[in-house]
Amino acid sequence: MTSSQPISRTPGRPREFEIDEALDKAIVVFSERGYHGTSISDLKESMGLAAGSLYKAFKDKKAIFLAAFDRYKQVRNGVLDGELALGTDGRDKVLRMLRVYADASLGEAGRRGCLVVGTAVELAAYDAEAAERVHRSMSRTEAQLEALIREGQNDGSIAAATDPHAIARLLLSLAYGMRVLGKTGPTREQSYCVVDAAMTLLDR
Amino acid sequence: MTSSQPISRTPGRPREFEIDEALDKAIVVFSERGYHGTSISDLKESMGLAAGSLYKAFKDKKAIFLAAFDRYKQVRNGVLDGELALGTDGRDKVLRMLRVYADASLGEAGRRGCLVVGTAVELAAYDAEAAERVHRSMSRTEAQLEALIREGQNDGSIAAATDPHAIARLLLSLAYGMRVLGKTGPTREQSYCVVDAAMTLLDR
DNA sequence: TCTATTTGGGAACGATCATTTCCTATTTGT
DNA sequence: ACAAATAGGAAATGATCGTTCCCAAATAGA
Repeated sequence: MTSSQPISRTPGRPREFEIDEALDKAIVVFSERGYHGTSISDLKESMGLAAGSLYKAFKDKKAIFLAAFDRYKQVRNGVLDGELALGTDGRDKVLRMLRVYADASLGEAGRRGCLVVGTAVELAAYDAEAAERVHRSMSRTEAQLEALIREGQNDGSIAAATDPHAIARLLLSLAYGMRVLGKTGPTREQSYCVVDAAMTLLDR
Repeated sequence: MTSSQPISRTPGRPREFEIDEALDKAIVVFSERGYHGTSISDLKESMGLAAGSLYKAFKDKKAIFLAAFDRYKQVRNGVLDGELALGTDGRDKVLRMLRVYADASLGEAGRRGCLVVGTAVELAAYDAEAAERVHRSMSRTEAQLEALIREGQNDGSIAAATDPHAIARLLLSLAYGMRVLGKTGPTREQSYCVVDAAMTLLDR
């Protein structure tokens, strides 16, 4: 049974699909075909909706894309936070974070690609709205990495000589680079050895 | 004066533009707008050609794109080889190679982006021809990095303990990651500190 | 000079694009 | 029960897409 809270509904016929479920399907198509490579027909098919329904739920194609981007970030941040919560110290959290990116670069998900990287590459150069979201997302991830490095230095798991700013930036590049290489279908060993080698940067 | 060799010409009206010059202009548009984001109208305008001329020189839009990709690789390989020729030892050559990627990630060229990365992200997932070129290009660059690391180990400029395979793969990820970050307009300091930090991986 | 061949350039083509319109169905509030 | 409001869905819309066609211009060979 669904929630039986007698919440006062808005008038009119209720929507028959879940926005987030529809966006999850849009994410798949946008990720593997890009913004311009995805037509409204593609979205209708993958989201299982007619054009009318799409345009009642979203202003236009770009609004669908931006909503999918936001949903993607929400889902990925959830995965990342869940993994970080398992970390024992700063170093272990950095390792777990890199592994999240390495794992996302493998197999079908790897070939599908990262929506942040895809948006940066395809749209950021001339679409201000897309560029702002990309920049926000990347800055946040960079700051998160830097904070984890400082945490590791405080708990002794990461060498004090490590430059948190420079290494965070390096690991950020590495993460997006892995997502690019993921498009060509790397093996698990190829992705993981990169992570292991990068971790030696925290030793001293 | 141009070459005055009395080479026997092919019959018919001679082409009035240089293919490579036209492709150099196509590279700019394809790099910053992507394949699907670039229309034939965009190409006509940027290349200064009419539709008829375009379709006499190239089979279709995809052929223009692939020719631009090949031309891009040729030009970038030229830049890279020129820089590597100045290197004093293996370590210096690795540094110069990373700097080529770091420099390409800055300013206007950085925002424009890398055609290899762009093709990987936008097309590789569902276009076999594009995927093959991307894979070829990336494998070549990875092998080049690995060879330079081995060269450095032989001449003593890179620690013997370094794993050439793993570090080459890491530096490859880093290079493409820098090209992604270049889309958001990093400062020179941001790009260079990543390169400097990565070079410490070769110390031991 | 004539023929064959190729290019330049613009008009024209059908296909597909994103979007809107219109009608029916389903809900809320009175 | 009825009006107002919103969603579902198919058909229609105008714009733009990639591509072809056509004709004048320019070359090589005979």
